[in-house]
Amino acid sequence: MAARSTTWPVAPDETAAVGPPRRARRYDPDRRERLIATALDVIAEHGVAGASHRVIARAADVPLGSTTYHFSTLDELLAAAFTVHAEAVADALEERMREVTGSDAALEALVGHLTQDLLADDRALVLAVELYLAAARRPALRAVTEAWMRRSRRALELHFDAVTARELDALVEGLVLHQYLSTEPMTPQQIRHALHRITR
Amino acid sequence: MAARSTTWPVAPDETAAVGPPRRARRYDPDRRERLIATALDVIAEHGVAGASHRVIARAADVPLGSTTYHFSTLDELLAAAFTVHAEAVADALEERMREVTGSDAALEALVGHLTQDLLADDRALVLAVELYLAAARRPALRAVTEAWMRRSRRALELHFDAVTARELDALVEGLVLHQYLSTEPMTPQQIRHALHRITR
Amino acid sequence: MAARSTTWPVAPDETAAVGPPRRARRYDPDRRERLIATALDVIAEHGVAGASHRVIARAADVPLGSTTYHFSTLDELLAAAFTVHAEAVADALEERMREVTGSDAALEALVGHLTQDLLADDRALVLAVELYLAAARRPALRAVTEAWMRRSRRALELHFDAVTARELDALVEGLVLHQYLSTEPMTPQQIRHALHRITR
Amino acid sequence: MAARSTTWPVAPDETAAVGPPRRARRYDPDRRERLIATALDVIAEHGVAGASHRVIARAADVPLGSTTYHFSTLDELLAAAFTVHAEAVADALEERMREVTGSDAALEALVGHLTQDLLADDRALVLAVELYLAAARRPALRAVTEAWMRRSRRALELHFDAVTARELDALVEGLVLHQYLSTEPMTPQQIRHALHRITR
DNA sequence: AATGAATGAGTATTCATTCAT
DNA sequence: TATGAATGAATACTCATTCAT
Repeated sequence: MAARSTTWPVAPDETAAVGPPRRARRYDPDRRERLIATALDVIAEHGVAGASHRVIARAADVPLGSTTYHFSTLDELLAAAFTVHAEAVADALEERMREVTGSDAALEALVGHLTQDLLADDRALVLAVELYLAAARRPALRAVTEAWMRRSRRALELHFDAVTARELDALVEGLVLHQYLSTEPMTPQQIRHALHRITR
Repeated sequence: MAARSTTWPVAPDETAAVGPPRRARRYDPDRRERLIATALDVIAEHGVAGASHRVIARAADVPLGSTTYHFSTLDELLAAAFTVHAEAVADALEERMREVTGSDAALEALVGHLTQDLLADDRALVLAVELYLAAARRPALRAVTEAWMRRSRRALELHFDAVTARELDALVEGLVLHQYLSTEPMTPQQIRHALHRITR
Repeated sequence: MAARSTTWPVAPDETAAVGPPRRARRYDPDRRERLIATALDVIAEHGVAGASHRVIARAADVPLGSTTYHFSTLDELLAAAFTVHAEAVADALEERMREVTGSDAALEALVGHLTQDLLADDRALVLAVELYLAAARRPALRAVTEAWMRRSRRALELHFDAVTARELDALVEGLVLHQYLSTEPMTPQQIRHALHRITR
Repeated sequence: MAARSTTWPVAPDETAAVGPPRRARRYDPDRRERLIATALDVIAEHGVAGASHRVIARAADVPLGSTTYHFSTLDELLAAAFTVHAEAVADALEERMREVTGSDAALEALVGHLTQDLLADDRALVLAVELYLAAARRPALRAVTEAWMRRSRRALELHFDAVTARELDALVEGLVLHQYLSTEPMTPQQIRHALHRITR
């Protein structure tokens, strides 16, 4: 889903490193993109609370000043990163919903989304929860969660009425959080069962 | 539910303040409790991220050293505070469940818990979500959320089978989070409707 | 006196803005002059301490690199700006002194200079004081204040002996500073009275 | 006048320094006062613009955190420092004025104040001008300059009428600034001459 | 000729925690 | 038993200047 690799593009004719620590770098297009990807990595590993300029810069192997050059504010960087993530997840749900017909198939697609897109690896799960919670205090992130919620709702409304769509959305959020906090996570069957009950 | 007032007990024979700013304090039993209550106030207002020794000490009108005297670690203070809060909420649910008979009444009692205990004021809502988040990264708080979840589940199982209880629990968490993030919160009717679907 | 407007010359055939934020600029003769004028605006508003490349570039709606392209050093830009300002003020005094005959008229002209050129608006007053300060630590600016003082002295010597000219000059500086710091500024009458005493 | 010495009190039984850089310190009463004195030293040498937490801490041989412990804000530290200085100077003037009788003697006392207290060494001169100018942008310092001006005025009014006192005050400020900026400073005789003219 | 990107040093301030008194 | 002081690491952010394109 979201990019994770953080390999470093080497300038064409760069010779072997010499002398103290790091050295003349300079040519690095897509550094902005790499910073965003790295920020997501850092958030996944240390949480939003641990995602500081310094930590991200170190993880991206980039000088500290570079982070504030590309994103004038830490919130701006976080918002950019979460936007990338949220859009990838929303894309995935939209595609799943567009691919199926009938509410039974739609429900199964939603189960797939939950178990494979949202809860599959720790990364997506953690990022979702971190976003939920960071949005609480940072206006810049509210826009991201709202857009995500809106897209999710629209996608579900391709197959369900508005009331059901909203309830499904809330339950999905609850299941994500539950999974995150619980010591004994729910199985796909249990998830399917719960979603099924909402839709009748 | 959770204590909110943070008024200051004045020593019986305290004379008018003289000389430099603050002065001899001393007569202050339950300072520990006041610190816990104040910590919850601070978390509710500024989030866990904004709850530092200094901020709490200032809010409690207590010297900085006092916070580390009573709680050797910030995590310890936070855990104490969240425990107080979670137990108050769990108490409330348990009592509601014990007061009723029949699953219809139980469901209505759960609606009451959600709308009056959890979503009533911003404070309880914010504290719940902050706890969810903080628990993610701080082992000391995991125990608190787990105990809370366990007690909730048990209380629901007085009236519902285990599977339903768990689903209700997840939905409740989802609804709390949804309420927190959403621009257009759900009405009690909508909440009742969603819970109803889970139980049939 | 000193230029204040900082409107932006539009290239003849510039089409509506499209795509990402700012775009192709190019047709911009006298960008150097615009930078100087903008620097004075910025100093007047934020002080020398707040006059950085970035702030000036933003205020002039010019790319950051442009400031260092036209002025290889910040001090160079500041010196250019203050020179423009100081020369405008010195010109004004010189003209006033050349226009009159007799020391009574000269004194009245000096009152006019103080109240209308130096203390009239905040801008001139602030720029004078900022220059005084900045000159203290930046050799590049000492030359500017010295030239200004020399010209002032010469202008006054058209009507007063050297000793009196110097004392008037010191008093003028004192009055400017006083006006700047004081909560209850002196009226033109008070200023006239003080100057009068120096000249007999 | 203002303290300048910045020697370091050694804890009674401190043994010779061992190992890497600095080490366990701890007992240091009047560190607050030392910081104020050091701040004045730093301002005198590098100007307000060069007086940062770091520079002051280094000059006082104190850890960085110590400066912000004692003064929660840099402005607070600067205000404390300038207050010490301004009060010392105001004390000096007051004393000179109280010691004399008759306006002739008073004027001579004012000449003494200017030449010996204010313009004697670079330090007092520089501090006065830095204060004048820093006060412009920092509200916290305005109070200091205003109090100083008020005290000066009152002291002069022991011997001169209010109008004359104000004019003398402005001229004194002008002479200080003039001395500061000028390449060829005025002699005591010239200063006496100028002041004399104001008082008749 | 002009500029977007880069970077290393520096800014004020907050912090959890330790410890001497 | 309490607490004011101390401290080293960390925070977000700004900056002058350089340089590749």
